[in-house]
Amino acid sequence: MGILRKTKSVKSLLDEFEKDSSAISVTALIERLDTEMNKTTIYRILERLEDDGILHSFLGKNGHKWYAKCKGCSSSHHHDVHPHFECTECGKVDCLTINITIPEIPNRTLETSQVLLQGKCETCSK
Amino acid sequence: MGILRKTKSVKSLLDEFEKDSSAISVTALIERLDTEMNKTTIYRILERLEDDGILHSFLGKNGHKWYAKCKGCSSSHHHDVHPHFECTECGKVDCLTINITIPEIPNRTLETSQVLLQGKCETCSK
DNA sequence: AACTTATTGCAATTCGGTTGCAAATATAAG
DNA sequence: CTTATATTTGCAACCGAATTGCAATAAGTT
Repeated sequence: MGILRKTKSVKSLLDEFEKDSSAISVTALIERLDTEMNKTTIYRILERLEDDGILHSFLGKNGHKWYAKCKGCSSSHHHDVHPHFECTECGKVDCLTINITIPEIPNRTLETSQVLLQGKCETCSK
Repeated sequence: MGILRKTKSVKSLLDEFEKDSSAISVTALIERLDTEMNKTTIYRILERLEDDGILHSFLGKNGHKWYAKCKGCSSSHHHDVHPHFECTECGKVDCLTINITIPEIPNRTLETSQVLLQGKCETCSK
């Protein structure tokens, strides 16, 4: 698995994450790159980039998929314990660098956890 | 807003949550109540029950909607700080009674938070 | 019982995401 | 540089969860 070929499309997609430090929704990417590549291609490249541990994905409030550049996540141990913050005013979504501690739960084996926070972001809460 | 009339359909739906203490996905409800009512009706009643604070909803791992009976949640202060646990083996989803503490985040105003945990449930982790 | 208003059923629609397959292209081999 | 081969892409069709408009139906009121 993982990225094998550095195609023009892969580069364009990575560029988007380079110039935008926040998370980006798939639909936003499809709109932005409309003239450059097909939406199917976008879905597939994002999937490969996630397999490679270059991006990580999560679902926003409405259940739609978002991607962001990985910082601390390795591709093997990909547990996304950091929360994502979605602004209810401007719609921007960020990866927070804080870590949420999930307590041990009796008789259950925890594998992954997702924390989605919502509220006003730094710009909108001023 | 909120439930106004106690129709047959509303009662059937509430029955489902009465006999099943775990959360139920909308698609499961549509299958179960296929002969009794239309799926549109199911969506609409669930929405009204949530407005009334009788049920609360959240999204599972795949982004599909789940509902569960409210215990601690009032309809005014509906912040769902309790986590939901989705079993990767049997698919069952439960509301956990533990509370996850979300720390204050500088310069941001937190409104709601959703915590979705995944792993093996009590039955499947034995 | 008659009336008013909420509720329901149905069919069509929306939209995010996926799939199959043929054409295009990156990379390796000669 | 050219050929071979395996990956990647585009396209069009498809899937399934969720929503919408509207006419028909059923609750609750008087």
